[in-house]
Amino acid sequence: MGYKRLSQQEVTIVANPKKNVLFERFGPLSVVMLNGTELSPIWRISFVANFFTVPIYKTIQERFSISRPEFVILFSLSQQPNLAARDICLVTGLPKNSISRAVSTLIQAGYVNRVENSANKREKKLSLSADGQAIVKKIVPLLESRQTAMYDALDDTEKQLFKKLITKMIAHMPSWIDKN
Amino acid sequence: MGYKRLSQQEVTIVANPKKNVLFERFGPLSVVMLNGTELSPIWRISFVANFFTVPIYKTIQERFSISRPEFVILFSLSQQPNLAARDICLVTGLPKNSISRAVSTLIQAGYVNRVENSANKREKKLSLSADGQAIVKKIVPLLESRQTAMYDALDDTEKQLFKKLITKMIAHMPSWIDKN
DNA sequence: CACTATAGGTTCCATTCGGAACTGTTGTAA
DNA sequence: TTACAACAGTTCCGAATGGAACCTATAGTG
Repeated sequence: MGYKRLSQQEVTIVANPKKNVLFERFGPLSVVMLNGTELSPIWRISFVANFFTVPIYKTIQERFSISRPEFVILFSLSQQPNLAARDICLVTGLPKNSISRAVSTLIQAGYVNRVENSANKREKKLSLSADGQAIVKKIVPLLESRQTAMYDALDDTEKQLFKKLITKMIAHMPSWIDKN
Repeated sequence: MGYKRLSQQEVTIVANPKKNVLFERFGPLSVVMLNGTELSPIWRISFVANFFTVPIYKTIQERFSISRPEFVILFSLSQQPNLAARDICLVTGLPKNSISRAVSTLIQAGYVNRVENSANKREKKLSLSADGQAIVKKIVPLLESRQTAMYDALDDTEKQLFKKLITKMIAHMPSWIDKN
């Protein structure tokens, strides 16, 4: 039935596809793609990232009229004030023109302040206004509760473990990120 | 210095920021965003997914003139033939018009065949041509070697563990995915 | 049987996105 | 000091994206 790639261990999950929650929610392909392929590790990671973020950013857009890159900027500044746009580019991988536009929108909306750095007149330091801080405080709980729901599939030990493992992968990223 | 949110355990990593690979590669924000915030779990996952996929799909585009949604379709069909476009939408979360366009492009390029399903004349079954199979065989190793490099930050036990944990999260997705 | 609702796909169009060129600033090397 | 490369940000413009309307086929209902 197309599931012959599945290992012994995983077969139990799909013994009765009709009762499998994945199958029901994401269709026949999901079982194969997430378990049976040579790319399933990265596929799983992307799958979670995608289905976590896309819907929640859509509701954030609807409720607060704040786009994904805009929120990323707001949240970054809430964690560390006086950043340059460049700092945000680096950690998000977004192109600098996207950040530039989003910052302009945020300034216009009154969420962000931008001041030229007198020590280096090329760059401009960004920070949150009071309104900016307020809206971050409103939006973060949305993401947080969704994250809690996802992460609570794991018990405390497993959470610690997961954190350790993904941190390890991230720490090793510089060794492969530029290779292609 | 803006790192006060870090727990005891993590402080070791950033004891000397200048020697931290993350800091060097992704800037000052990366250390905070990936460790010190209430959203760091999902942030980490998105971070890995993003920095894994964006560059490699860019090179795939350059070398093979195949876009990300196009490759997703090709790979899906290589794993399970005779899919409908809808099946691919479900598992990828991509809107159906994106899939429709990509399929048309792939047919034009000679990688995919599309035949009307006589049992249900609404849907059309997709499958790979010989050329399609050939190009998948060329592209997959690129992704695979990148994945190996990423995943090899973990030893075998850790890989198994990581797989178990993320599978667990995925299995629980239906309980939170629609909430927002 | 009608008659409506839903499903799979395609097309249309406004918005977003990102590469590339441009402006102004700083570092550097002759 | 004077060229020249690198850097931070912005602007421009073609290409990709995704929501919504649309078309046809099937499913469901009285």
